[in-house]
Formats: sequence, C-alpha cells, structure tokens
Amino acid sequence: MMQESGTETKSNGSAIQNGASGGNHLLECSLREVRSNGETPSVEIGAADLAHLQQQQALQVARQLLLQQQQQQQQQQQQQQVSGLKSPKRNDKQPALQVPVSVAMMTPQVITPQQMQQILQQQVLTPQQLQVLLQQQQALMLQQVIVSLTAARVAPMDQQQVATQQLAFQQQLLQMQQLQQQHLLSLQRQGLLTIQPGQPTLPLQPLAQGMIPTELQQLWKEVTSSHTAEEAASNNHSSLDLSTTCVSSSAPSKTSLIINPHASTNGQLSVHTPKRESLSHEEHSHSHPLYGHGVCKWPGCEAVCEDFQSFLKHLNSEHALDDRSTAQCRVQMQVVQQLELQLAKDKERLQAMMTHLHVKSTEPKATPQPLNLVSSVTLSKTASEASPQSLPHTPTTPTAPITPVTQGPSVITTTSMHNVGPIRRRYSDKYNVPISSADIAQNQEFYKNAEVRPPFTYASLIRQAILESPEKQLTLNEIYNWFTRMFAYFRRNAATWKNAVRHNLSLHKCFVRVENVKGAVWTVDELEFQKRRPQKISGVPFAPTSHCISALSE
DNA sequence: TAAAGACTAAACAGTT
DNA sequence: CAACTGTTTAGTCTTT
Repeated sequence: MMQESGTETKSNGSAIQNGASGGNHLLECSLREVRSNGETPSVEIGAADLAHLQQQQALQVARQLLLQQQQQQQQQQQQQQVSGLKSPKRNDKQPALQVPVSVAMMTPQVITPQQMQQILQQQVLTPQQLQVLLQQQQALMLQQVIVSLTAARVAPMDQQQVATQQLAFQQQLLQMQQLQQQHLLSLQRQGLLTIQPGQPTLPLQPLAQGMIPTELQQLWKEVTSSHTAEEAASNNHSSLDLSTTCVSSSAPSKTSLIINPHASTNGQLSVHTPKRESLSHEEHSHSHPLYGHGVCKWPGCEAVCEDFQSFLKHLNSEHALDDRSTAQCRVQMQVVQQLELQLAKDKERLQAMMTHLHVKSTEPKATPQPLNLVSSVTLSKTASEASPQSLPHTPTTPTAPITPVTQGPSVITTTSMHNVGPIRRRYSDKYNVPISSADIAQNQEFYKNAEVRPPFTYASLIRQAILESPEKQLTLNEIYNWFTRMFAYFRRNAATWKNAVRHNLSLHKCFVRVENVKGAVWTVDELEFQKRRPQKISGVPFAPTSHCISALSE
C-alpha cells in the first residue's frame, strides 16, 4: 500500500509519509527508540558478528565431524552418542546469541584440503554450512598470508623459505578453490543452489576467487621487497600487532569486516583515497569512512574512539604511514579490485538475464519488489519457467537510497530455521515466486541493511519475533524493537507499521495477550496460526522445501 | 463478480 | 496532558 501509493497516480497521506521528506527524522526516531530500550546491537556490528558466528558454527560442526570420524575408525560403533554432534539443521537453527562461548572463542584453524574433501564426501553438513566453511577456510588462508607477509618483514626469511611458503599457500588456495567449485557444482546438480557470485552473505567468495596465486605472489613480492632493515627495527612492534590481530579468535569477523560491504555500511572500501585528503574533507561532517559507531573501521582495528577527535588522534598515531599500513592498504586494494571485478561481472550477468527475459521497464508497480525479480529468475526451474509477466526494471525501491546492497544478494538458504510463513501475496505472487518458506534468519543480513520491504505478512513477522524470543513471548515494545532491529525497512514510517503491528495483534486470534507481572506480553497460538489459512502458495512441506530452495534478493 | 486476506488509516478508550 | 497500548471500523488492493 505504502509502496503502491508511492508509485501510483493515486496518492494519500501515506504517500507523503513515505516520501523522502522526513525519512531521516523517522529513522533517527526509530534508532533512538531502539537505543532507549537498552538494546545495544548496532546493525553493522550485529551483521559482522552473525557472519562470524555462522562461520564458527560451521567450522565447529566440521571439526566435530572429523573428530567423530577418527573416533569411529578407532572404536567402530561406540562413539556415536558421545560425540554430541548436532544435526546440521539443529545447529543452524540456533540463534547467534545461543552459540556457546567456547565455540565462538575457538581459534580458527585451516582445515587441510584432504579433510575438506572428506567433509564434502560425507555430505553430513548442509550445503549452507559447507559454503560457510569453505569461505572461512579461504579467509583463514588469506590471514595466514597476511601474517606471513608481516612476519617476513619482522624476521626476514631466506629466499628459499619464502618461495616454499608461497608455493604452499598457492597450492592450498588452489585446492580450496577447486573444492569449492566442486561443492558448488554438486549443489547445482542437486538443484539445491543457484549460484550467485558476489552475494553479500558470501563475502569471501569473490575475494578468494579473485585472489589468484599470481596476484598473491605479486602482493607478496611487493610487500616483502619493501622491507628494509630500518623499517624492520622501527616497525617491529606494529608488525607484530598486525599478526596478532589477524590470528586472534575474532579474526573471521574482522575479515568479514574488511571484505563484506554489508559489514560496514558506511565503509565504502575507499582505502585508496589518500588519508589526509579525506581528513580535511571529513572534518566538517564528522562522517568518516574509517569511523563509525564509535569504532575505528580500519581493517582489523576496531579500536574504540569516544568521539571524532579521538578517532583522528588514533588514526594519526596508530595508522600512520608505515609499512604495516601500506601492506594493509595493498591488501584492501586487492579486495576492492576483486569486488569491482565481481560487480562488473554480475552487472553484465544481470543485464543478460533481463535481456533474456524481455524486461518491461515501463511496468510502474514492479519497482517495489526487486526481491522477486531475482527470486523469480534465479530460484528454480519452475520459477524461471513461469515467465513472469512483468519484472521490475530496477533492483532498488525508489525510496531506498542504499546503494551498496543493490549488487544482487540472492541469498541461498538451504537450511530451515523457522518457517516464516505466508509471504505477502500482493507482491510475491505476482511473479509466481515459490518462496513461501523463505528464511528470515538466513536473509537477515540483507534485510538488516537494505531498505527493502520483507515479503512476509505482518502476522508472520510478529510470530517470528515472538518465537525467536527465549520465552516465546514479547511485549509490544519488544516486537517493535525486533522489527527495527531486523529490518532496515521498518526504521522509517514508524507510525504506519507500528499501527499495523498493533492491528494485527488484535485482529488475529493466533496472537494471545497474556497479562504479566510487569504488564502484558504477546504469545503465539501456533495451532491458530497454522489454521489461519491453507497456504496454497507454499503447498509444500516446509522442512524439505526450505532445505532445498528458498531465496530472496535485493 | 464475489469472497477472502492483507494492508493502511484512523478513531476511540484505557493505561502509564 | 502526552504517549503508549489495544480494539475496532473502514477503505483499498490483490488473489482465488
């Protein structure tokens, strides 16, 4: 309604509300609201953390699997129960916050290609987990490269050592890439996956793909050759700092901060911009690509800076022009180059897809649902065969100015957490999109950052919010907070959607209000919810379906 | 074409 | 008194 009113000739109050005017104010209000409620999760930090935890979880499962295999080889039968290996689905279903500390704190290790091969063959992990695992491995290897680069400067290796290590890294990377390709191919064959390179939830993929050995070699040469004895002496300390930062337990999340454009919405990977230049420019606005949410966004830094002034101090002292910064810059440049390359490829692909599907760009109502464009095109054979009558001509909503996410984040969701429920029919069905069991939890990274309307009904979202809570009950305000936390879209037009939430809570019998000591909370009557409507669209049993295909995109 | 579901808007009452 | 919470009604749009 709001979206239609924005694009259709007919207009009412909501159209005005939905316009650009006042949007910032509403956004600020929503954010203030979130903060005032004592909740800290910033969107970006949450995104990075989640990616980190997902990686850790996948790695943990893989390790347990390997461990179990070893045990089984030794003792044949007895270890199955003791191993405590959770089913992949169960594991995936855990919200990030429930991940045991021991898992989150685990020091990442690179699994050998042989071990990886084993995991792939066993097919015990879900495709999603394998994907994550592969990416993490690539990230870890990249970190090893960086560590070695700095270590090489601290303690110069002889040429043979360097060459040997180089070769090892290259071989490992190559093997990993081959395995990943093999894995993706097998997924494709199984119809579980439509490959979408460059998707934001798989931030490492483009990098790893792009970091071909020759480039790494070049990088290696550049950095190692720039080493001088004087620098080694003066920068010994800082180099070590980098190393420890990179191999620390939180390294994966830091890596994702570097590489994933979503991990820092304001970090535009603009490292090649001369620092001083941007400084003078930014001093007025106090918005600096390397500074956000009180944290230094220099790759791998994350130092807390109270205000902008202290950030500037920190930037000048900690990230001055030395060989460490130079090396980091070079790495970042590689990252950017690869991302740009990937973006160009994806743009080209999108163009070809749209050409192929004879997009009617004059369709006025199509704009609000970029999600369904990609879904309908990439989801499955049935979707693409459906030949939608009209497709959006632009991947972004007119009211959504966020550009970094327009790259095409078609998220592959091969695991099922919560079956969210009915999608909003008015938009989704238009394109014959069978994404009824789309998975919020898997797509949340996207919705957190992109101001795109989630294709789910209010009732489904409310239910999801309540079910995600530990007590399976939420106050109205907590439901509000969930909406704003999980969806960038709901950070504006608060009056509208909050009214809708209240309206839905009251209207649907599946939402039960329970008087509490500290007020009232809302719970879900699951029976009523399931009763609500025969979900013809989904029509498919949810567990297997969502395990196979569900999707979303921008 | 009618019915049903979903959404937006708004009025209103009770509570904090 | 203002803001919040909860209920209800009305109108519109879309799908079946």
